[in-house]
Amino acid sequence: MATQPAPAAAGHNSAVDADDRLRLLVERVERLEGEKKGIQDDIKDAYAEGKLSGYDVKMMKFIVAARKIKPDDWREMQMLRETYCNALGLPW
Amino acid sequence: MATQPAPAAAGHNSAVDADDRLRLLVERVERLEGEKKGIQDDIKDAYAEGKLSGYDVKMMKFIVAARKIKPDDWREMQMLRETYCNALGLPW
Amino acid sequence: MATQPAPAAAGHNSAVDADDRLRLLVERVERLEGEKKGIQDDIKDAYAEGKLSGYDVKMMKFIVAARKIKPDDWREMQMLRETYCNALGLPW
Amino acid sequence: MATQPAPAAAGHNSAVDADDRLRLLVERVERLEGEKKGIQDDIKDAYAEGKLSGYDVKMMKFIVAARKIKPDDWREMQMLRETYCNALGLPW
DNA sequence: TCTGGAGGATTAGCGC
DNA sequence: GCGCTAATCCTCCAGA
Repeated sequence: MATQPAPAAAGHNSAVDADDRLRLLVERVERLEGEKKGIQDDIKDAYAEGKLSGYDVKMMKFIVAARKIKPDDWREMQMLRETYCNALGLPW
Repeated sequence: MATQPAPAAAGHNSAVDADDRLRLLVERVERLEGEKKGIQDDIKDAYAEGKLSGYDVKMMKFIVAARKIKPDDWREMQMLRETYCNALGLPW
Repeated sequence: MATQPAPAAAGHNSAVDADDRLRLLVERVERLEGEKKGIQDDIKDAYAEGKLSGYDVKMMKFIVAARKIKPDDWREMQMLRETYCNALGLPW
Repeated sequence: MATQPAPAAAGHNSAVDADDRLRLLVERVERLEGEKKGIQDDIKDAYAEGKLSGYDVKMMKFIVAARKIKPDDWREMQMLRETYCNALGLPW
């Protein structure tokens, strides 16, 4: 399994301190996860509003995704695709 | 791909207004996604710190997940597990 | 939780029969997973051989992925991307 | 994208040979991926049959996963879990 | 209910 | 050899 042994208190502290440390960590993660869920809901709201304005959700997501790809990369992808497909005698 | 055509501007506005509306929406989503990524990184940091303190990341994640489950549900799940494990003669 | 009750033997059979049924199912899955792992290893081998022949693994994977996209879909994606990016005054 | 340029044919062969080699490789991968998909579908079918027999899919998957773990490792994991849960006062 | 997409967990490849 | 990063695989959930 190769998991660590139960954490001995780092240094001279007692087990209680170590437990508190763990608890703090866990609660911090839980708080962050809560914030994350809030953001996710906001994103969902944004798409919902867009939908009410007549936009297609799928399309909006496509735009957001497409804007993440740098145009140079896009061109290169296209060229590579064509180059290799030609080289392989693509059936298209 | 089967995505819908671009939406005509809802109502009486011009195409420019519709574009602005779409732009605003997209930028809003992008901003929110950025915030979300920040939170995700924070969560990663939290686990990384825990690891440095000697905790096992897998176990921390288990704790966080377990705390989300109601005790009754947990008990029921445990019982089911035992039933299935016994049925197959698993040693636990 | 909403999980099913432990499976009573279907019909008139004994619990042992039900257990055998479960065991058979599990062993079947395990066998299939073994076969699947074999295939995965074969794929890995194929890429490894390609690498030894001087091909770039990433590139080979790109080709395999690209060939899965129908050219019509590819064209449509590209058109959509350009259309919407123009509409949004893309910085490119 | 930062992928390498197309490989020159290794050794003295012509570009056509290199293309053939690449084609063979790609088609081999595609064939293997097809077989793999078939196996995956078979696995899905197995679980679906189990469900029809009254078994809980989640539990079947748990069984399959559990059987992969050596008893000693399982014990160690259980102990670790208890340690962590006790540290945080989880009721199990 | 069922399918597609997002998220998380695992694993392979790589550098130290 | 181990830890890290990145890609893959699988699960879960929202949406149709």
